[in-house]
Amino acid sequence: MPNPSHLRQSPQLVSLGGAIRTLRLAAGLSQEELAHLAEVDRSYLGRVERGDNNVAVMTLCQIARALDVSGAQLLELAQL
Amino acid sequence: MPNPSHLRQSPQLVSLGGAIRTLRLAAGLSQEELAHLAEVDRSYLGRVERGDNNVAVMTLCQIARALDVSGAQLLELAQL
DNA sequence: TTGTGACTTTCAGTCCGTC
DNA sequence: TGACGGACTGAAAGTCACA
Repeated sequence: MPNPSHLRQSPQLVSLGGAIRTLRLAAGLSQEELAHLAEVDRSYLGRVERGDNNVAVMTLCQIARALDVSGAQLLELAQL
Repeated sequence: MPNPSHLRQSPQLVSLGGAIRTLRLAAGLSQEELAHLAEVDRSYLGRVERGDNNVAVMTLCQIARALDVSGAQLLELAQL
């Protein structure tokens, strides 16, 4: 695995998390509200926003949908 | 989890796999060659192309880079 | 409202094969 | 060359309590 994840917070994951946070705040949602919409745990969503977790595509798309954007748009915002 | 993944081959993963395959063939690469470029296992890449595996974002981006596209472009091609 | 630690379960991802 | 499988390890996914 190229991303040993002992090395957490890779710049890319931090960037992705930032994009999610930006969209969430723009939508005026709390982590808890977005977590509910995306059907994930609040604390898990928090970790994703901080770049502490390497999200799977399906989960990424759930979060994207909850933010009313496509997965592609989300990655684009994160410049990935 | 909305995608129990015991129920493998969700339409989205199949679509993503198809997009990867399309780009790979367009580049004239074998699964093994792309797997080597993306630094993932050949059998794993095969499963991803068939939609049998829920890829993580970091891995997705590695594969995208190996195909000379961005992660966002890859998701866009898969309409995710 | 969010960050974090501790924990468990499920699966991503590797390595070995065969057809 | 690719489909597909078994067995394995580390990490993604999910839960809860507490600061």
